[in-house]
Amino acid sequence: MNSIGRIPDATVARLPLYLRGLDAFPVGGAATVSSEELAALAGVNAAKVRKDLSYLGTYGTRGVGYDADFLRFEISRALGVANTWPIVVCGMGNLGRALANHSGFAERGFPVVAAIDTDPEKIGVEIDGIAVYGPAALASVVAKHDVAVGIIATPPEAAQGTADRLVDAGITSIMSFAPIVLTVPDDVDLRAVDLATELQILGFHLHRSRLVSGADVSGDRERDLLVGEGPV
Amino acid sequence: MNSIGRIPDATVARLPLYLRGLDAFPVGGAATVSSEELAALAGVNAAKVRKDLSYLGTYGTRGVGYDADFLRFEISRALGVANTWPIVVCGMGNLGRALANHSGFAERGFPVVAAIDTDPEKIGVEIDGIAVYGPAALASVVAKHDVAVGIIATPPEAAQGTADRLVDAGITSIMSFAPIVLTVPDDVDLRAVDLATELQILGFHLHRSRLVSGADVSGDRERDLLVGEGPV
DNA sequence: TTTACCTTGTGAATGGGTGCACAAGCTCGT
DNA sequence: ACGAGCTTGTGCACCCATTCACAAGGTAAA
Repeated sequence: MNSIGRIPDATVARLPLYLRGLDAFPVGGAATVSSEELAALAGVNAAKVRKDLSYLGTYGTRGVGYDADFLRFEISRALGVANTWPIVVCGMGNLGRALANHSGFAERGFPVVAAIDTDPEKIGVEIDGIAVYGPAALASVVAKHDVAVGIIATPPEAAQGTADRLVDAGITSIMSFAPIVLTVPDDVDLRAVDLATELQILGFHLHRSRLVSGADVSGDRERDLLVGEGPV
Repeated sequence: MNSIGRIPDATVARLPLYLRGLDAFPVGGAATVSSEELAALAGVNAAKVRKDLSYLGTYGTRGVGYDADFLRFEISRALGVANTWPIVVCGMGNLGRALANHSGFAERGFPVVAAIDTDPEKIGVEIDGIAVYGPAALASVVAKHDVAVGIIATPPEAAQGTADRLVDAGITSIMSFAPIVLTVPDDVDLRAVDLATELQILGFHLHRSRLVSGADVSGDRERDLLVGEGPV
């Protein structure tokens, strides 16, 4: 694929990993990377690396590998990393505060420029250097700072309302940590991260492996534990 | 699929969503749910719901739907939600503290029973009701509280060492927020959540959509911005 | 120049997941 | 008792992604 054709979603999801892997090479170091090395750095396999990079129209040199600097440039360009996308964090609870302070965001081109909360105690003050506004100020904050991404870290019951307000303010990219399904227009890009769900997936495998090793293969114990809410 | 055969990964990843969706129905309410309703509650499509549930050997009633309580029971059993899996949080920075306080974990059967940090100021004290220990105490903490899951919220450079210590302590399920590739034995279940990577995926689509709407289709601006680290 | 060696780029096979479409089967009203 | 109406369960076709395997193409040493 020589031209700039469509890039598969799975590939897009891996490009940031490659970029991260390239951090191992100093900028301007004129180093070369083989697909094998990059695969190890990104935690994937080499064939996948080569196919992914081929979608970018990026060409390495056969027998040698890829020029690390040029590769960084190409991936950055594809991802639009050259741009800076300001973020607004909605909900300054435990998680919101942690996200607003997360240094990894600004480093990767996503500075947190403002926060929103409904608590009158927090509105108007600065928390860790981030100005906190009330929900009513959202539209003006977005316009003023050219905000491109909204993060939802509110309690679940406030999440849909927050999403609606973000959309009204013109935001088209939302990352939500609320454990509910959000409804947004088709042209809005929504990524939902549910940490408890992730843990439950871990729990599934844990459960399976303990079942075979334990004496409790019949499932009696779990039946006992659940009987309260079990079938009639 | 009537028996307890293998459940596809994609299905396992959705089971927690169904369980979450069932929260809309009171326990013991004797309500029935159709695949269509559950699909809406979980944000997926109805055919997928039916196929997923068929892997559990769960049977609904044709013409009626699924019994909400029984379904909750079946999914809980498959996920092993009846069990409680104690967690240890490693790294009590911004993110670690937020995770340790996240009420959604304990509610879903993952109580945070202890935290680990290297900062002498923090070791031995309680932060938000969570006892903080030094890295040396990890093995005894794991043994004492029967810890099943380790969360890595340390700085990237400490992450691999932390993972190694967790594995040594007998932990086989790890959730990592560190933006690096971790190496663990095959029998250890590792889920990596990189928040900056998630944002960069959002950024990719933003970038694409702005390119077509803006005057800047040629990519000149981004070339300018990147020229410092561009190719020779 | 020629040969040995290395790594990319990619056709093709494979596998997993998704979603349609419909038969099977249950309930309820008549 | 029977038919209308609804919802499940699933065979099947399709699509996307992964992985293999190898030809194409480059380097470097003799």
